[in-house]
Amino acid sequence: MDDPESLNVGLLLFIPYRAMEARVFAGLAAAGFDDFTPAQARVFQRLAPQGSRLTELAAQAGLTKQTIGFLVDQLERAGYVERVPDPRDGRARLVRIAERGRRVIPLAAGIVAEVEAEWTDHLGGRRMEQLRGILADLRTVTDPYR
Amino acid sequence: MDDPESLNVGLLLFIPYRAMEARVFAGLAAAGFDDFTPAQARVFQRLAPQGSRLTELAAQAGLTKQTIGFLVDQLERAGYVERVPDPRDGRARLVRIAERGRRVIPLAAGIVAEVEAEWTDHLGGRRMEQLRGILADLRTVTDPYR
DNA sequence: TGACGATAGTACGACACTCTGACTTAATTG
DNA sequence: CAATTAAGTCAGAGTGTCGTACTATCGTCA
Repeated sequence: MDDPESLNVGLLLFIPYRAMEARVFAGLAAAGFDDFTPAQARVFQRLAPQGSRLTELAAQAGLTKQTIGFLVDQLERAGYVERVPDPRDGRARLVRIAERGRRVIPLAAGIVAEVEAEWTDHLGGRRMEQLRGILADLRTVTDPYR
Repeated sequence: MDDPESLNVGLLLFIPYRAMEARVFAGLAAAGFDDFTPAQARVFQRLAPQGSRLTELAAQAGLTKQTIGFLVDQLERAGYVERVPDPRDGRARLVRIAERGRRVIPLAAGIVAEVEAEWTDHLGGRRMEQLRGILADLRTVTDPYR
């Protein structure tokens, strides 16, 4: 577990993921969005434009409804999302991106683009594209939801 | 954030990482090692064969000394690791893999190999090797420690 | 050689995250 | 319409993570 080449692919995936996440959060915090946690972001990121149901988010994220509810509560309190009734089901509510949340998106996207550009610099454009393609493909067998 | 192709690389990395982790933990739990958590594993995985210092582990994992201490406490209580004095520094102690921990390693490695084999089946051997190579390369710019 | 700043680790308290189990309300189905 | 299923909430517990503050030891240099 110590020889760099022997690291399993799982850990190798985790290292850059973590680096990306840390960069994004540092950037958001620097821009005043300092009440945004990684766990919240993982939910926020999966929000459909027309809004998503709690149960749906839970399934996608691989977490329980309660956990998602807890995270959405925080996002709502901070003004990043809002809950509106689902017109198609009286039991359900749709979680939608709210005004403050909309302002985060371009900022986060900018930081992501910046990090991706650094990675492209290091790897070269061809290998960066290969990485993206392979990961998208891998998703079809590792992401239980689409 | 909804079109599959538009997912940022960070999230694309996270999805298979999470899938791998879930598989390993399910496998370990099924074999009776049900008191092994992901957080513990991330520490355990980085343990050098001759033992590692807490501070060193903290830096590598990007966590604080206290957090690592807390996780090592649990690993120690469960018999996976042991702490021995560092002969070269009276302040330090080395965290080493203990007997029970040694039994986990081949089991976990087997599950990892199984998952990797499935991924190779899906991606093809050539692209799996590309993935591994690219990730190892990416590590040099995203892992602050080696 | 001994005082002082740096380093390894621990203790404590706070908060974030996640789960299980039990519940309420609304939809669906026979 | 009764029974079952599905969406979401409430309450409680355990884990993971951090910041601050502390002790013990090390290394250095005057």
